[in-house]
Amino acid sequence: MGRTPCCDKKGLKKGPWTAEEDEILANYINKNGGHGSWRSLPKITGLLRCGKSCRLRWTNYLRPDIKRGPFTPEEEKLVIQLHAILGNRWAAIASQLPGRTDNEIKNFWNTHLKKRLKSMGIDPKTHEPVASSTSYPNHKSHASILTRHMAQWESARLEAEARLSTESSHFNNSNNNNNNNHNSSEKTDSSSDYFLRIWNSEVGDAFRNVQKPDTDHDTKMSRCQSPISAVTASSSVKEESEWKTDKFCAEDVILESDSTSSNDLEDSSDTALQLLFDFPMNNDMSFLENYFA
DNA sequence: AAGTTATCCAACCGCGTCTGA
DNA sequence: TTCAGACGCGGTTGGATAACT
Repeated sequence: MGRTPCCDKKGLKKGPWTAEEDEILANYINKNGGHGSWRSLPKITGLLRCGKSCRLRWTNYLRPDIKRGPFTPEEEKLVIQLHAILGNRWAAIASQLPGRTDNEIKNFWNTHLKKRLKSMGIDPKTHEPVASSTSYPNHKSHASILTRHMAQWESARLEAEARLSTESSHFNNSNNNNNNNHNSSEKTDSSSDYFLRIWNSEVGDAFRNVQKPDTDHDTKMSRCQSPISAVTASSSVKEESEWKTDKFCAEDVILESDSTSSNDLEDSSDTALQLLFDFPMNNDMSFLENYFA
């Protein structure tokens, strides 16, 4: 007994959507304040599409909050940085770029960014320099940088948690006295905890969870893990040898394609790695604020 | 102008995960 | 706990268009 098909394919339309179909779908969702059951939606609306097709059309095209137009340099940079951390988890990446769909990011990656990284001598799968994928003479210094960076993340997390805790108790205390405090507390909360939101998202997971090396991605992720809890517990940075990796596994790239020099891989990888590690730490995560608005 | 190749991206497909009975 | 239905995700395809010869 095989899996039941997602929809009865007989009599169902495939291919590009017409303006009329778009209108029917959008009107239905807007009127009902949501899509409800995707499977029953086509029957209710009379659309000759399967629910899956409707869902895709809505999420990738009709949704009102979709941002159109070319990716900004900031978005490009974020996509590359997140891809280095998350791999091909397009939905997770898309969740950090409001208005961009997973499909759009995936397409953008496959048609633009992948090529650009390749032309820079960087393997788009591993984010490592192609020429030095098996041995990396300077890996010790990279691991060191990575260690430092992980410690920075952890430190920032702890501070954010502490700050949130303080604010929370402060809010609870004052809330009884003054209910009008609500707005200001909300504001404080939203401005201070975006780091925690990153940390508690899949980005944070990717940094801290030890995963089984089942797949390329998992392998990469497990290589990326730092023993952050241990770092915190012992208040000291672990030796590089204790890391699961002997290679760095996340780096940024210089996005201006005309500024690249693919004949200097060592240099570019150093620069690339440094750029990622230059992710504004020091608790200044405001550069990400826009992405969590 | 016509034919060919490259590029882009919307849409499809199959599988994994989630959820509720 | 099991199972089936529904949903969501990531890989892939194919049509439209642009660029090139």
